[in-house]
Formats: sequence, C-alpha cells, structure tokens
Amino acid sequence: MPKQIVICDDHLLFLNGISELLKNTGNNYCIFKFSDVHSCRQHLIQHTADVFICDLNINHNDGFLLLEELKSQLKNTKTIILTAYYEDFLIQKAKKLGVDAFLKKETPAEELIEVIEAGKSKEFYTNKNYKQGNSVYSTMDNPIINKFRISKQEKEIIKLIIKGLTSKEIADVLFISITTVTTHRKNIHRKLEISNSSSLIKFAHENNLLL
Amino acid sequence: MPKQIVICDDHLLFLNGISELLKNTGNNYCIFKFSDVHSCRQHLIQHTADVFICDLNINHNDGFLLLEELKSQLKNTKTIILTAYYEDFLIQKAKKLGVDAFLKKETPAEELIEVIEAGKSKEFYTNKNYKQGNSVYSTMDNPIINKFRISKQEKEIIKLIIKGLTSKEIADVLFISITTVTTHRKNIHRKLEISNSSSLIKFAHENNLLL
DNA sequence: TACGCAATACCCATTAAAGGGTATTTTTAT
DNA sequence: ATAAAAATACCCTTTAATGGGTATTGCGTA
Repeated sequence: MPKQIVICDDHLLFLNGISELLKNTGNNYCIFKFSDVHSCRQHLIQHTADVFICDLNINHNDGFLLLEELKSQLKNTKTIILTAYYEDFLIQKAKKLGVDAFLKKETPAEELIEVIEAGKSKEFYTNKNYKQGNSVYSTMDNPIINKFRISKQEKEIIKLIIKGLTSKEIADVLFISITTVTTHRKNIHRKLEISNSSSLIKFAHENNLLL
Repeated sequence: MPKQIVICDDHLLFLNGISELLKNTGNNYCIFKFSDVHSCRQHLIQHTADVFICDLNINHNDGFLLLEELKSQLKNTKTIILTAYYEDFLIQKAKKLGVDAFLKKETPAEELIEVIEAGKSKEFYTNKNYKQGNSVYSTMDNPIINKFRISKQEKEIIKLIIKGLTSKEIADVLFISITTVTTHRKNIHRKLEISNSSSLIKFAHENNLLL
C-alpha cells in the first residue's frame, strides 16, 4: 500500500511544489496537503499517517504545539520538521519532543526521500552537515530570550497569554497563585519595556519567541 | 519555443518542488535551477531568459543586489521576486528597481503561473490582497471576515489592537470617542465569541486577518 | 420609502490588568 | 558554601478592559 504522507506548510508554492516532487519520485505516495493547522489537526485526529512533514511557523502558529498536541495520535507516524529556521535550540527542542527528524528547507530532495523511506526508528535525524556546538543546549538558547533575560517560567506564561488565557486561567494550569502570575507579567513588561499584553504578543511574534 | 525560466533559491526542496510544479502545468517550460547566486549570475550573463524567479535571501546574499547587477542583462526578462518576506518596504524597493512582480511564497500556484504567462509588461504586480499605503489591506474578500460579519471599522480596530495600542490610543488615531472604540471591541468579541484581546490577536493571526 | 446595518456615543457595573511595593523559599551557578 | 537568580505570594492603588444596556445618525438597497 502507498505511504500516507501528510504535509503542513502555509507556503502554498512550497506545499504544492514538494507534493509534485514527491509524486514524481517513482515511489507510490499518497499525499495530503494542508496550509493551516486546524484542518491538518482534524485530518491527523481522524486518519492515520505514515509520515507527517510539518513547518514550524504556520500562519503564526507554533508547529511544535501541533506536534505536542498530537503526540499520542502520532505514535506510529514518522514526524519530520521541515523548516527554514535551522537553529540549535530548535533542533534540541525537536529531539526532546520526540520528533523523528529535523530538516532545513535547503535539504536536497534525495535526502528528504531517504528520511521518508527509512521509516520510523529510534534514531533522531537532522541534516548531515549539522554540527552541534560545544555547549549544552536547552530551550532557553533563543538569543532574544537571553538578551532580555526572560526566565523559563516567564516564557511559559507568555505562551499561555498568547493562547488567550487570563491570569486566573494561567494560574490554574500552572498550579500557582494568580498573584504570582501577576508578578511574572509585571516583570515581563519591565524587561521588555512594554505595558500591555497586545504589545507582548506582538513582541513574541516578531522575535519568534513562541518557537 | 518553450519559455526559458531561471529560478534561484537556496531552499533546494523549494527549488526542486516548484520546478516539478511548473513542469506539470501543461505549459512547455524549460527550467534552469540555481541554488547559489554565483552560478545563477554566470548563467544569466551567458544566456537569455524569458522569466527570472528569484528569492531575496540566497545563502545570505541579497537577491536585490543580483537583480541590480544584472539589470541590463534582464531588459527583456520578466523578473519575479518570490520570497517569504512580504514587507511594504521590500515591495516598494522592488518596484523602484524595476522588478516586474513581487510574490510571497504563500501564493497559490495558479497565481504564479498567471504572472509567468502574462509576460513582460509595464505593470508592476504583487499579490492581489496587497494594498499600498499605511498598511491598509483590503481584507473584505477574506472569507473569515465575511463569515463573522466583521465590518471595515472593526477590522481597522483589530489591526490597531494587534499593534499594541490601547482603546484610548485607537480613539486618538481614528479621531473617534473611546466609548466608540469600546463598543466596537464589544461587538467584535460577540461576533467572534471571545472575551479578551489575546484571543482576538490569536484569531487574527490564525486566520490571516492582517494580510 | 422603509429596513437593516454600520458607525457613532453614552450610561452603568464588574472584572482584569497594570504597576508600585515587600518578602519568602527554592533553584542554580560560582 | 554562598551568592545570585528565579519562583513563589502577598499588600496596595490605579487604569484598562469587558459586557449589559440604549440611542442617534447616515448610508445603501430591496
């Protein structure tokens, strides 16, 4: 039976292009294309897939969140992040999340096909010319995060604000007091020199803080 | 004779993908692919091309520089910038440089093919939903806008909220009362079934309300 | 012309956010 | 071991946002 491949990317030309590319490899692929996370999520919940290829930034949505959400659905699916952002901290984050491969869009088609054909395995794969740096990487290695000295918990709270949660709701999901959330928001504002959550969300988007 | 199309992009998967896409349109295209500016420059100096599709960021090189350099060689070539960066100042810069079209990578394949087939003309082309000026985009053909019956002024206010402005500041820039802004925000929330501005911003981003 | 809708603007009360403190405990790094 | 940073949590006041009304004006269009 043909491999079922789901691709999610908001760059339509890329989405359609890579779809044509895969169709013409000689391998028998059944390809499902999505340019928004919502319909992609729906599909993955209702159907199984052999391979799931996902961008990191889809209409300003976090591809990581989608992968995290669907983790249980993707137990038998080879998940591949395919993105223009090729940063150490993103690769490390993907690894931790249990993603099977992390490829940059500069990848040759042959390499992508190799990865697809290799099937699901325990090995994490990223591009051959990738050299890990000499330091230990964490999710905090985003240069903007470091520059503004945003802490882990603060970052967590930023993400929940972006999701539309109120301070009360954030307090509930993080099992902390609402006054603590208030303190964190206060500190975030001071560090970023802003004074409302709209500006915070704008800042986060502009600096890819959500990745 | 077939149209000679030169494409330059360092995202190999995109380059190969779009190449396959164009090959399978039924139109007879002769496609030359380059993933670095140097060999692309060499080719364009030594050969003529009907269409030249170029990214803006190729191995950290500026696509604009390449276009400027080769301006005299490209007198009879339709030049198209095809990039993920869709910013007003870039579009204006392209226009000034005499580039024929500026397309974002979210463009549907049909639109790209239309642009290619239109041939060289005096008209500058960019994506249909782009409107020059102080970021005034016509989103009224956006199905989401129509579905939720968001009016023109409401949309304007959404954009200002996303920019980080408070109700008072919005009132000032639109020359209306703060109570009017409040009313609009109230109506927007009711229509979208949300209850805070973070959710509003999330909704706007997810549905490309800003484009 | 009458209807609906958009845009304007106010009333009210309640809730949430913002920003000023201070302070404790826990974690991390030197 | 100790100092710094992070995370926790409260006090307070002020400001902004939310959501319930009502109401007028103008503008297309059926």
